[in-house]
Amino acid sequence: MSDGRAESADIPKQDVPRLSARALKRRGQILKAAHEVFTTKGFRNGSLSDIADRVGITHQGILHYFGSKEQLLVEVLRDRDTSGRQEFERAERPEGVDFLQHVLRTVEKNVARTGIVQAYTVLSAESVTEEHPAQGWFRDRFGDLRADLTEALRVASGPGTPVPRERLEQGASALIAVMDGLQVQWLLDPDAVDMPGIVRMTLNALLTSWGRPPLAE
Amino acid sequence: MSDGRAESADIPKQDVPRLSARALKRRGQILKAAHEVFTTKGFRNGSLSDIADRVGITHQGILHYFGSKEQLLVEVLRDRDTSGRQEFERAERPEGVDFLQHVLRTVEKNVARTGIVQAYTVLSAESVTEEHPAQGWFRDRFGDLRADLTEALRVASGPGTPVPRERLEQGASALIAVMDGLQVQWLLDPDAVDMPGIVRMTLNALLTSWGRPPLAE
DNA sequence: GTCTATATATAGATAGAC
DNA sequence: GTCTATCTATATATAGAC
Repeated sequence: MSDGRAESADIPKQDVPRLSARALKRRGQILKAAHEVFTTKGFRNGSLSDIADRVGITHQGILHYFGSKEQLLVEVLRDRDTSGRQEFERAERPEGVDFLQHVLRTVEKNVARTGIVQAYTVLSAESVTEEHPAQGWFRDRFGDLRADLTEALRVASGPGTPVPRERLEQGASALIAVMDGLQVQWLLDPDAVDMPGIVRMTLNALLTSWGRPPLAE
Repeated sequence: MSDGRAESADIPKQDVPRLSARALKRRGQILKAAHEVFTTKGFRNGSLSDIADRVGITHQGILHYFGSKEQLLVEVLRDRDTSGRQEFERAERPEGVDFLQHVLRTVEKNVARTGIVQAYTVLSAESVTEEHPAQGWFRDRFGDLRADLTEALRVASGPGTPVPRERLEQGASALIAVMDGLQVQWLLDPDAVDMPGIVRMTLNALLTSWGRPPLAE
């Protein structure tokens, strides 16, 4: 359902796919609108009506597609997963220094994408509250990101005396934390915080403290 | 009203302070309960009834004291300010390395204080959403903290070729960001993240990259 | 100072018409 | 597939009794 294969060969009727195509489009519109609302207003504060308004339907229309608000959030996150993965598979997954550079470029881009940044900030923090439906998703996501960054730091720290694994893992957590934490400061006071510069400085400080050269500009 | 001087000398009647004493106690109870609720469930998701339940009154009782939910949040934050300041004035304000050590000790203590950590995390992130009543408070708070940490880093980096002011400011932002960002990761997966160790490592990495010795244990 | 009663708003969700 | 109508729950807030 979420892999976009609904329109392929083995579907019996002719008008089912035609209807499904329209339905999929609506679904996509709703997911997009829901992502916007949840990320700017938070999951609990954002309402189905807010979302429905952006699509131009009523909130009952949303429930027709997703059944419940909670389920909608789950689908929004799943959708973000799959589209992100597709992006990565298209351009092959960068490794080591390339991955670190990719992360830095993402931070640079984020300065022009207040929406995305706010989304992530609000939702991830809200997920730590009791019984939040996105808790598992964020826990997993942080786990994966730590693993990827740990590996990237290991490769990037190159040959020579290897940096202890624990240090690499701490470095990964620290980098993720700096990025996330800076977003709050930046959203509240954009002129006071140079996000890309600070992330780069922190990464280079870690490399330097491990006896490695800083990343090239 | 919020500096606790209401019971002092120049108050005419005798029974006004007596009533006020009881009222002040209730006020205190409500502020404490409100702090708990807002920080575990967020401002928008936490309800006046949640708070009232903890105090053992109805939600109308809360409104009797604070007029509105928004005003209650403002008073909760103001209260946190003044009690924090009193704490600092009692033990004189640490400077330079002492301030950095104080920050590290706070992180160590936080590992045993899930409530406080969650409170801060949820509220600060929620504050970046549109029209949030705590937005100004957090913007100011981050500004003050950046200034204090910048100064502490300047003093702590000691004599010798001074570290450029911009670097110090970036370091201050980075440290605050690491602490805040780690809290989200830690709340979602406490075993996966060594908060104090990572903050210490990051601070030392910064000092090292500036040609300074790391902080003593 | 705290309560009951109530006004008002808004939320998520269900049933059924078209 | 989308709507209207409605249910139910919950929220903030006000008025007034005690």
